[in-house]
Amino acid sequence: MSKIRPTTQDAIVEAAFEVFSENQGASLGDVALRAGVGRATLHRHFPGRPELMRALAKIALAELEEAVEQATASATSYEEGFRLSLFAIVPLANRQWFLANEGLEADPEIAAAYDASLDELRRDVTEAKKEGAFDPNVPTEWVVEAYENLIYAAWSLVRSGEATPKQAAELAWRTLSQGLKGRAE
Amino acid sequence: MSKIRPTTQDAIVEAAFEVFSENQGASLGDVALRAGVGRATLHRHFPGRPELMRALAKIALAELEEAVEQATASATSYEEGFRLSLFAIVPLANRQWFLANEGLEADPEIAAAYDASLDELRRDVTEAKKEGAFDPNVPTEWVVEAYENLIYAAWSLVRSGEATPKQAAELAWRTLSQGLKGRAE
DNA sequence: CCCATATGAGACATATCTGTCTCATGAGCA
DNA sequence: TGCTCATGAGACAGATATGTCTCATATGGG
Repeated sequence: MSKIRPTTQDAIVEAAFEVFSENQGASLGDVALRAGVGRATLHRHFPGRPELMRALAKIALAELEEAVEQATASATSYEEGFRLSLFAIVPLANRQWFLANEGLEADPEIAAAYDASLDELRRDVTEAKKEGAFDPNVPTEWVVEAYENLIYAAWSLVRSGEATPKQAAELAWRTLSQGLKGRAE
Repeated sequence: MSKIRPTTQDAIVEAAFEVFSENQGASLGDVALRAGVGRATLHRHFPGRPELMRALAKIALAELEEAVEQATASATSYEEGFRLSLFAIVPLANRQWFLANEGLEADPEIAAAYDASLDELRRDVTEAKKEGAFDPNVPTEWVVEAYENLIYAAWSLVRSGEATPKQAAELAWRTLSQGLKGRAE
């Protein structure tokens, strides 16, 4: 049937994440070139640009959820969960960046899934505040923004070759946890 | 001579910052529309897209430098200088974002000026470390990344209406200074 | 009033991107 | 060997962005 060799599709997806994280407005030709694939082949797997974007968003959401779920499985507190999640997400930061920056409001299903993941993040922040991991006086929305942007900062550091993913994640975690820790202890 | 009414040019520039911060790949037609100006008029002021980008970059650099200079004039320490600069930059974050995200490597002069401003930031971080404002064990490059990305986080908070620029800058400063403060006191 | 000039509207050619189609090739399999 | 199918290469048309040009208008100064 549709026994398409999965390696080609995977190559396109990975190339797309790379290319779009370097240049949002890249053409499908650029993606095909990076994937080492003909432009027509790209269209055989993904009819058009919207379909490719949609597929990337779904993959990004799934990979991030998987990474976080696996990371938090062994966590004994919300604070530790955040720390482990951050380490898991830094290597996948171009996925996170894609979700945050590529206009996906157009697709209701994707937008809803992304909103849901943000809501879960907000809930976890609230719980972590109760634990004392974050200062309750800091708005939850700021914790979320700082979390996401420090992940991006860590990724930038890794990309420039200044640090390993583990080192960068450590720095990001230190900045977030120490920066937003409750002052009264 | 070239007595072009400055308001038109200013309107184009301001519209361009707005439009491009919302959508990197926006067309010149979008910019002209936002500026309330004919597309041909835009081309009269800026021959083409590269020239417009170059002009925006130069303006962004000048405005940021001006804001930082003014903010740090009254500072009595590097730490206070960082704090005041951050408050001054948050309202101009779309300029900072433009410089960081729009491909300006193509223009040697702009790239050099941007690199120079980053170098100055790195030097100031080094001095602030000596003051004890930042942990000397934290790589300077991480301080720079965290600084820029927390500014962006603050801007996002402001954009979503969750906070005023002052509130967001306060949160960003708290996160940065407390998060990277030397541990041994 | 008269003229210079900045502007808006729109026509126009060009370039790039996009999506479809056709055809030849080559690898895997019976 | 012969068949199937994914692929690469390239032609093609349509859409959009870009840059130039022309013409009519209006505003402001002399």
